[in-house]
Amino acid sequence: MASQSTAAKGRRGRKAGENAVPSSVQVLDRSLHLLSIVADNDGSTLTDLADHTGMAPSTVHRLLTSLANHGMLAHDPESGEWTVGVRAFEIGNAFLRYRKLGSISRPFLKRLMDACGETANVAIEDEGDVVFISQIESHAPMRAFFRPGRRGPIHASGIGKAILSTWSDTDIGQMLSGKTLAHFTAHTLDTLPALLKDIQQIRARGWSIDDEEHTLGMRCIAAPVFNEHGEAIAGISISGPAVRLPKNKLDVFGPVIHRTADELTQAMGGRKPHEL
Amino acid sequence: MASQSTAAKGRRGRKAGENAVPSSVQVLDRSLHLLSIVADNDGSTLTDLADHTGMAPSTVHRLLTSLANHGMLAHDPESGEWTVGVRAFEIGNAFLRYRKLGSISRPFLKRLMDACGETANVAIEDEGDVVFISQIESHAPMRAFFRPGRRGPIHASGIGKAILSTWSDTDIGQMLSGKTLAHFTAHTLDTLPALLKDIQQIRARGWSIDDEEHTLGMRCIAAPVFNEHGEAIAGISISGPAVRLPKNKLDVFGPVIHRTADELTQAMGGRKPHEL
DNA sequence: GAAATCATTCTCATGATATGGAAATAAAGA
DNA sequence: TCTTTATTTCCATATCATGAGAATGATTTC
Repeated sequence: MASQSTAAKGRRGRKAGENAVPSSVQVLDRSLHLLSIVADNDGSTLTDLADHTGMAPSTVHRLLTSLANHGMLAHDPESGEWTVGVRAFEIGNAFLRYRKLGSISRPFLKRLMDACGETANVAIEDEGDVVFISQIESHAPMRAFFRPGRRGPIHASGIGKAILSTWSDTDIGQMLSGKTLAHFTAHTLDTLPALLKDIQQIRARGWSIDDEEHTLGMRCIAAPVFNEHGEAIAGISISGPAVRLPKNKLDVFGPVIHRTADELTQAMGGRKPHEL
Repeated sequence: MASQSTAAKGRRGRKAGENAVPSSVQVLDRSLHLLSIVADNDGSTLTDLADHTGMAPSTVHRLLTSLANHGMLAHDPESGEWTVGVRAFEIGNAFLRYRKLGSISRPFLKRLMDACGETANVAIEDEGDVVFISQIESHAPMRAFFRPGRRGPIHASGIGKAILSTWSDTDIGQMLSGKTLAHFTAHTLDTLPALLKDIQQIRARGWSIDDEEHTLGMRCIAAPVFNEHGEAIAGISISGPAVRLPKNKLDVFGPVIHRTADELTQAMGGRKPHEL
């Protein structure tokens, strides 16, 4: 063992190794590092891992076996490959259960509100509606407000259209077939062609605009948030009086919201569609 | 502090606890045990965990912190709760990537759901259980739902029986020996002969029916998916309220699911048993 | 507002326990 | 067949995790 001579070694002198994660339990660090490598490479062999980490093969083997005993890894004796196990899947999925969109999104909404000065919202899609989950209100005296749990029309809301934009035209048509596209204001896109045309733009741009389509005098900018399957399950938006959100502001805030949505996607363990 | 019951607590007794998983690295055993508890309980506090495991709080805290540093756990300072972290989710999902099932099956499930109007599922077999991997929910207001990662009884689920039907009677007997076939409803096939008789039919038909055998009012239709060795590693199904799946519908949807399962098998580079 | 409870962060002596060299097996080449 | 390479098991050694203890801060309870 490379003894780092002299005294310098702080009580818990962590190996000089590559592992940047600060921590305190060596076996765990090493094991989880192995687990990560296996997960990221869709399987590895003992020697690969030993080489990769610089640990003794016997040590690596012991750790792998132990992880496997807990179902975190699986071992194919044929190929000698170690792969991620079911238990890891089960445990990982517990994440979804208390990944409350509400709580995770909160800091992101706060940042959005600070950056834009307008009320920020999260909403999900459910059975053809948009359901508002949570919001952070702007400090302005005149501001948008949606009560959590409130439903809104998917075709006439920034978040709704952002979500729709991730679907194919035929899927959109199917979802909306049967329903009539309710008319709210002179701006409402209440025909399928009009809606699809707007959605075309949203796809290209990455974020949607609700230009007084639901409420006169109110504009929204929104972008979609994806789940682990690359499906848009939610969206975030800012909304405020049209007078405070003129064209040039839209162009500035749009990308901000788009970026924030992507960050939220990541924070929730989701991924954008095309990747992978 | 006064150690409860003097010596009773085996000093470093290899395992004081209930944990039956054999292994060789103590820290790992303990840490993964903690991880499991957290995952199974939707979050726990330090004292809970210390009490539960009999470990010293300082030890538990050290392990939790270490796990958290790797993103396997997350900690909410507000509530003091420890919950499963994103990294665990990411790693767990590598399981699916490896088995390719998750992503490959998705479009097939979508098609099934569109064709039948009922929730479509994929699940794999693991240690005598069925583990649900992914699903596409029907749009109907009343619909079946299985959380990914959830385990179910192999003998009382459509997918479970579909998989069993590809095994020989002796293999089935062997797998189920020791276990008692849990009883869920009046329809549950909770004796081996009854189960084998049903499986006989499934073999002939190519698809299985779960006729309210697990949950009253719920029916499923399922068919097996094979790997490259011709072994059934998974199954797909649709599930919905019995009222929407009467006998005649079963006869219509059964073949659809059977065919879709075969296509999925092919898409994954698998093959049905007898060929070759 | 004091007491009680709980979480977090230190330190440290102890020895249980993870470690890696080496040897035994197994598998793959040649 | 004999090498070479990969995996697995063993075991003596000292590294490293452990848990008591104590101090602090944050809440909650009475």
